Amino acid sequence: MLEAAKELGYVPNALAQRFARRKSGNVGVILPFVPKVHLFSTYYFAEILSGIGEAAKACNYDLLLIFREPDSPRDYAKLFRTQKVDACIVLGAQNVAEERAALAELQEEGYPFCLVNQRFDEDGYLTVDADHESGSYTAVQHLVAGGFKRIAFLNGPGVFSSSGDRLAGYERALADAGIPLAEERVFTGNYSRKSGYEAAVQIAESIRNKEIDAVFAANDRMAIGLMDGLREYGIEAGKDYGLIGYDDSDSSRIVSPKLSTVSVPFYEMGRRAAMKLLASESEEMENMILPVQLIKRETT
Amino acid sequence: MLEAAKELGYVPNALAQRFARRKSGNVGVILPFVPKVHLFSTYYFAEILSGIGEAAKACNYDLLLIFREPDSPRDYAKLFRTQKVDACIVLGAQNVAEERAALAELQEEGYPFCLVNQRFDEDGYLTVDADHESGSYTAVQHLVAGGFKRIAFLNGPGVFSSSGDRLAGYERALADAGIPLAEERVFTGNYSRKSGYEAAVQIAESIRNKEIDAVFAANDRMAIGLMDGLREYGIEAGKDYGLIGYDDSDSSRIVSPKLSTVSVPFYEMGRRAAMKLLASESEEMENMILPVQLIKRETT
DNA sequence: CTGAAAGCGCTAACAC
DNA sequence: GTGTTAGCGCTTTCAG
Repeated sequence: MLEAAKELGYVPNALAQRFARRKSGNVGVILPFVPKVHLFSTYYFAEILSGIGEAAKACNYDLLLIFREPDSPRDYAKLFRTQKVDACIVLGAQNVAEERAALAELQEEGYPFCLVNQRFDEDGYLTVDADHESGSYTAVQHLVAGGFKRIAFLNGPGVFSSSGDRLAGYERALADAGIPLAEERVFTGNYSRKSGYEAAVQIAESIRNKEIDAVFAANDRMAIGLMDGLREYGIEAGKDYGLIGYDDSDSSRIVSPKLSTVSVPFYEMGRRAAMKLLASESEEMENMILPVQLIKRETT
Repeated sequence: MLEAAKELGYVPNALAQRFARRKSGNVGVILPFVPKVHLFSTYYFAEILSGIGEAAKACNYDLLLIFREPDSPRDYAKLFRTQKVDACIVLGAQNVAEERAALAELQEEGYPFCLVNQRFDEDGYLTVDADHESGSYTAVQHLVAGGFKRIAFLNGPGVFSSSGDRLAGYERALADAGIPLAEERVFTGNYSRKSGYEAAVQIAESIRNKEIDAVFAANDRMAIGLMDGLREYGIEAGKDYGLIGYDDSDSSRIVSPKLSTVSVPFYEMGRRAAMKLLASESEEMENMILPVQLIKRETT
């Protein structure tokens, strides 16, 4: 009889099933609001999400996308209370009070969640990060090895742990090379192409004055924006100054001259984060920091 | 009392609510399987999905991502039978028997769905498409206006309606310019950078022989692959031959020389598709074909 | 208009 | 094992 019903095209109602089991069968992915940017069109999010998708599929979970809105509060716990998700992955989390409070609430109530590419060291949240300190160290070391001595750093906002990590790597590399740290050589953008482009006006001047001979940018988008901006002053990457980006995005390969960069396993980071939450034979629940890799191309 | 409960932090259980209402509250987005490609990292999908996300949010729906698997059958109707979704958007649908059958089933059973950037003209499915015939016509016309006379066409696979549309536009533009159609100038790639790169070996020869003086590529990725491939033969876009791509992706702006291309409102297409399905004051349920726009840059 | 009760389609516990 | 039944937390209907 059951057999017959099934052969007649019966499929169980997942909604009823999930209700009875009190499991939504969904992993939520919380996406930050980034003004005026189509989020998926950034290499960073696109890759992480692809990795999460792969893992969710493998674990028979559905993937629910949660778009944060600019004004609305970060009530992540509500996702669990309403049973919309069984677990969630927070992308683009920032080290600001409201975010910390929202995550602390999840932790207190015992809801499973994982952060990707962002650490909150004091609180022991489940995290999958990449080793940006060492990636930055290697990048700067590579510039030093190329004979550059006045190396500027175009960093991202401090609310991301990766910015702190990169600054640490930059400083350590300079120290190891015996190059004094010069405050006027560190700039802060917001990871957009535009912010790189805009940094060009100051950096162009410094390159002309020989106060800067190379730049380490915290992501490829800013590096490319900077490259374009400096080109308008007749200053060429790989010729007039060394330049290294970060992320090994598709753009870094397409741009000319080809951008040296640091490859980050974003896809794998997303996959691992989801696996930690969903896999039954849960891989060790310890936090992990994946290695990154220097990619030498034409700008250094 | 109800008031009190709510102020005490009560939130209704969405799972129970949806079960009782027999509405999942989800829009499904069906993503094609593209081997070895991290799907979101393609401008095309990334933009469409961002648009869908925007609309879903506005209509208070959750967005469920459905990753097709390479081998598994396209049982789209099952998504509705199991109540996982209330409506769905099919991306990257192909004109092959299995796809047509799966869509026909949805139609027969009256499940709401919408196609984006793909038409099945014979069946009257709800569709949001762009005017690729006219986009291609304009692109080729622009090459003609630039003095090019032996214009090759690197098209995508025939399973996509856009490929047929583009071929029609290419042919009409040549006809209007009084240029005879030459079969040996039309090539077929698969929209990947690699397939553009590989086409370079044949096209390089034809450019040397003066049998081809310009190329219209059906997307930017192939155009850029071709550009890189031809460069290895010492043949430069914008100098030794005209080149125009399609999509106006970020890459087209970053590459040098900057790629002329055709801008397609993918984000808007995604948004409209979702709106048609979800909006209560449903905009006219007619199919729509959005306009595209020629973008002149350095390669033409 | 307020309040009680049936029922959504399953799962899980329990009895046979 | 197989069969029965209560119950998941809401919505909706129907009675008061």
